[in-house]
Order: sequence, then structure tokens, then C-alpha cells
Amino acid sequence: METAEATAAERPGLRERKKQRTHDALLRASLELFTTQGYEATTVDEIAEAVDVSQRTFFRYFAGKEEAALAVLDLGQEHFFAALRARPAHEAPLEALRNAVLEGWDAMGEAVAEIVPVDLYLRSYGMIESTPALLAAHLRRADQVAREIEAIVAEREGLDVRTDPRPRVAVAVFAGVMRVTERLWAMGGDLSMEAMRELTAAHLDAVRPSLAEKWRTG
Amino acid sequence: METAEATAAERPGLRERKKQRTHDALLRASLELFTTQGYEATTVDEIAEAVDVSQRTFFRYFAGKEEAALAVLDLGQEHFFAALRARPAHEAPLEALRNAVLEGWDAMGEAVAEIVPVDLYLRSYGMIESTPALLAAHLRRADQVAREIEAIVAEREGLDVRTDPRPRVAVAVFAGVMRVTERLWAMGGDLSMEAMRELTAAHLDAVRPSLAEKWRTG
DNA sequence: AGGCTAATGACAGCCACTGACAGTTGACAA
DNA sequence: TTGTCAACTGTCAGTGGCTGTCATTAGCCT
Repeated sequence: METAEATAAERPGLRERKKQRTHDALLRASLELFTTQGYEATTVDEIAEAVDVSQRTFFRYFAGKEEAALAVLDLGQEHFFAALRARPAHEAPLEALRNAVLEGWDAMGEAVAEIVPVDLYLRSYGMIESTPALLAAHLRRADQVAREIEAIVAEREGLDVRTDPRPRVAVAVFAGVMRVTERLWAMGGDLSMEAMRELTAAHLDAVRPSLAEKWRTG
Repeated sequence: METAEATAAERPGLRERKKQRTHDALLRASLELFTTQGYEATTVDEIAEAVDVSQRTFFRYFAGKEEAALAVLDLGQEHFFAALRARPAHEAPLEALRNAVLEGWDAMGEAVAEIVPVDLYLRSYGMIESTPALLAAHLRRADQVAREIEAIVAEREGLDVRTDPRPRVAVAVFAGVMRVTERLWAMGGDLSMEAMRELTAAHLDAVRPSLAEKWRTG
């Protein structure tokens, strides 16, 4: 009754490894083609041909072109959730979110690097930001992620999101600020992890001042 | 040298009126079909047939199915911008945004009602929220709108967005909160203007409390 | 070795969307 | 009024994303 996903130390079977290789190859080829010749100018047939599989197989690994272009973003996501859950309980929600995202960037980068070259990963952000169809899909995914964060924050504070608006609002504030940050980073000149961290910190620090009554005396 | 868009009091020519009628008819037919049988289950051919024009003509009025589904949202948008610009200079940015959006809802509703029945308009929000492709496109548009609001806010305060992060962050906070509000409204049971106004106010009021260090003593 | 099943390829088809060209119709002036 | 021009429209052909179906291949397990 030993299944393929077997015991912890056991290496997955040939079938699984082959699948993983095909998946990663399709992912890399997609990003490579998208970032060099453009997302819309790249056809699925091209990607399939580059990996030497049929077009039908591409769609068995990815629900569509969009998913192939955005899949790389998921690789780091779980690390952020983990970092958030690991924040000490005494931190205020926004403080925990801030610390989690700042320390999360490193873990994400490493996780991604195992599958895709880092520069390709970074270039992908620019491509997403400047491709309407991809930006739209990305924002929807981010919106979905925000809902998961809401749940984590609410649990942290022992609150019910249906009766207390604060978890949702706090996450909404955080999500809004992260979105501007991401946009400026992706469109700006310095596409590096350090630049992202600095921008993130700067914008999160600006939340309270931006809510002040009088900006002149800030 | 009198062009077709002529003098202010002048009524547009037959050609223009015909165009407007076709546009509105396509818009209404689209929303009607989308909200009754679903967005994806509706083909462009169906819409064209319902208005008795060719499929090609549909695409001359709308860039795609998505645009037809979301076009109705634009009808009220300009009213919000106007309301925001009209807010007195002594109001703090977030206060001005709050007041503008609350008073903007009425003007929007009226502007929309001239083209599309109100209940159809309201039902459209539910459809958008529950249709992945539409939600994605909507969020991208909202992101774009946020950038325009940034410019208005920065101008109000006489600031340069490139040197002072506060205009962008303030708008990001506002946009984030409006997004949660919209989501809860569209998915909730009460699809009315009043419900929207109440939800908006409640969530914007929760911004400061949600930023507090200690939620227990809030 | 041989049967089972997951993975793949090949093919046909739907639908959103686009370019090209020809026909029709409102606008405007002679 | 009538002729000319430009705008609007319909038709047709084609591209590309995406899906269902079915036969074939290839890892897996006894």
C-alpha cells in the first residue's frame, strides 16, 4: 500500500521526477520567451515547441498562458504566510505584517532560485506590470491572498472578521500600500531585493503621516 | 468648419444619435445576458444578434466582452473626480476622499440610470465580483483610477509625488479600504446604495483603530 | 512478463478577436 | 436636388487560446 509520495526520506518515482522536470521546463521557457519577445507576441505553440511537448500538454500543466506567467510568484508566497504566523503575539497586526514581509523577501528569493534564475524572476515583475492582461490577473490573485491574510490576522487576534472590521481594514491598508510599493518597484530602475525592501519600509513608515490632519506640519 | 460635435446647445446629428443608440443597446443587452445566463456562457454573437448587428460591429463599440461588462462602471467615475476636486482645501486628504466618495454615490447612481436600469447596474457588481475574468479586469481599472486620484491629491496639497510618498500612500490606504468595502457589499445580501454608503463609512472609520498598537483596549 | 493506469500526442472544434474589402448611409456643398 | 466624401456596417477569412475525445505510450506494480 505504499503510495508514490511515500516515506519522508524516499525519493519520488521516475514518473514524478519527469513531471516535475516538464513543469519547470515549461515555466522557464515561458518566462524566457515572455520577457524577451513579449507576453502577447509569444504563442503557446512556441513554448510547447521550445520544451518539445505538444500544445495539449502545456495546458495540462497550466490552466493558461496567464498561469504560466504568474506561477513563479506563488513559489515565495508560502514563506510570507509562514513568516507572518511566526511573528510574536505581542506585535500589533500592522507591525507583524511589516516584519513578516520584510524578512520574507529573502526566503522567497531563495525558494524561487531553485527553479528559476533570479534575474529572470525579477524581470518577470516588469513584464507583469507592463502587460495589461497579466497585471489584471496578478491583482486578482493578490486580492485573493489578502483574504487569506485577513484570516491569519483575525486568528492572531482571536477575532471574528464578521463582527469586527479591524482585521479586514488593517489588511486592506497593508495590501494597498504593498501594491503601490510593488508598482513603483517594478516600474522603477532598480529591480533588486534590496530596493524592494527599502521601498516597502519607506512606504509602510509613511502610513501614519499620510493619515495626519495637517500635512504641512508633518 | 463646424464639426459634428458643434456648438454647446446644438443637438448632435442623426449619425451621432444612431451611434449612441447602438452603443447603449449593446451595453444593455450585454449586461442583461451576462447577469441572467452568466458572463462566460454568453457569446458575443448572442449579444450582437440581440441588438441585430453583426459581431464585427460589437467589436467596433467595445474592445472586447470585458469592456462591455465594465463600461457601466465608468459612467459614474467622473462624478467622483469632480466631487473630490470640489472638496474644500482645509480638509485633510483622507477626509476629502471620504466625503467625496460618500457624496459621489448619489450622482453616480443618477448618471447611470439614464443609460441602464438601476437594478441591472447593481446586479452587475455581483456578476463582476463572482466572475474571475471580470474581477481581474476591474481590479486593473481600479488600480489605474488610483493613479489618477494620486495626482488629484498631490495637486490639492501642492506636492510632488516623486519626492513625497504621502499622497501615494494615502490613496493606497483609501483604495485598499474601498476594495474591501466593495467586495463585502457585492457579495453581501443588500445590494443598495444605502448599504454601500454605510459600509464605506464604517470601514473608513475603522482605519485608525486598525492601526492602533493594542486592539484590546480599542 | 503482463496488466493497470497516468501521461502524452494528435485531431477536431468553439470562441474571442482582428484585418481587409466592399456595400450602405448620413453629412455637406455645389 | 444631386453628387461627392467620409463614416458606419456587414461579410469573410484567418489567428490564437483553450477544451473534449480517443488512441498510444510509458512508468509502476504484482
